[in-house]
Amino acid sequence: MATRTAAERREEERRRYNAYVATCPSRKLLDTLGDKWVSLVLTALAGGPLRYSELARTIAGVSQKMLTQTLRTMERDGLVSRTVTPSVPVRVDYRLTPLGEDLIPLLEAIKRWAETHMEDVEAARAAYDRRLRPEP
Amino acid sequence: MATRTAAERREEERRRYNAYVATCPSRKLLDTLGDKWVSLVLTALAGGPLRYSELARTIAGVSQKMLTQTLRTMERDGLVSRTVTPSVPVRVDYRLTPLGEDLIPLLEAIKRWAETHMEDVEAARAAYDRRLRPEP
DNA sequence: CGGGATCCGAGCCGATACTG
DNA sequence: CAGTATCGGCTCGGATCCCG
Repeated sequence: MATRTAAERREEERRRYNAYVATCPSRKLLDTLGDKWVSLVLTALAGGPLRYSELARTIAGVSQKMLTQTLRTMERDGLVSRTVTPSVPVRVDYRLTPLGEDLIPLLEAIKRWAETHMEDVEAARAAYDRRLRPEP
Repeated sequence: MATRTAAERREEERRRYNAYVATCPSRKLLDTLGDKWVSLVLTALAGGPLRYSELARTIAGVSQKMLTQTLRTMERDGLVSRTVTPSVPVRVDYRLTPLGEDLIPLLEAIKRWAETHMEDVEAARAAYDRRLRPEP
């Protein structure tokens, strides 16, 4: 075991590449956007600020844990701002920052592509599956 | 326990909402794009067709399992086409379909946003973290 | 009302070994 | 060369309980 094995070198290589990819801006953006709830929160807040409970009702499928977690990350990323009003029951409002608003057009570009092309994808899937199971 | 509990109703609600969201074209697109390897394969193939091993070398960080799995899904979605040449060692080429090529401009729009704004995100993160740990 | 803390099951992913 | 099959670690996310 004088030098490293092939497996060790490959793993090292992979780690370096992954570290490199992690610095790629596009990948970072896709990581946040790919998160299931981020885009939903973004569109929900596009119409104006909302309270925590309003968000929870708008995005009915989310658990409080994931909603809170998503909002924290988005706040950390500078996409939303959080305002606490210390009334008798606490009131917390979330709104898009300018940076977050900047993301909306991009999200709409994605939406446009999806609406024009996703049925082609569906058709391709159906055709692919049919080829695998010709007739049950 | 005559009627359903509140928990049961909430879960039902959540399931319905999730099913609804699952039909949203944008979310489907974001699901595929958000996949770590899809965008990398897309950009790798944007320059022209590549063999399996060439892809594996280009995207050095991917395991064969994930590469194969990604390529299968993308083939199923009609984004790439797979051509087998039955030579002595088998040769398999992957290339973008027209649908897959259509995705490239969108990917570049994402890249542009990322390159112009992601450092703002980084700065926001740094500021956020600094606020939590003022000075060690 | 708006969370934090904890537990736990399901699925993802890498490593490894085998095949046509 | 281009995969398939299998196993095991590890993270994600939901459920639950508790707090200011």
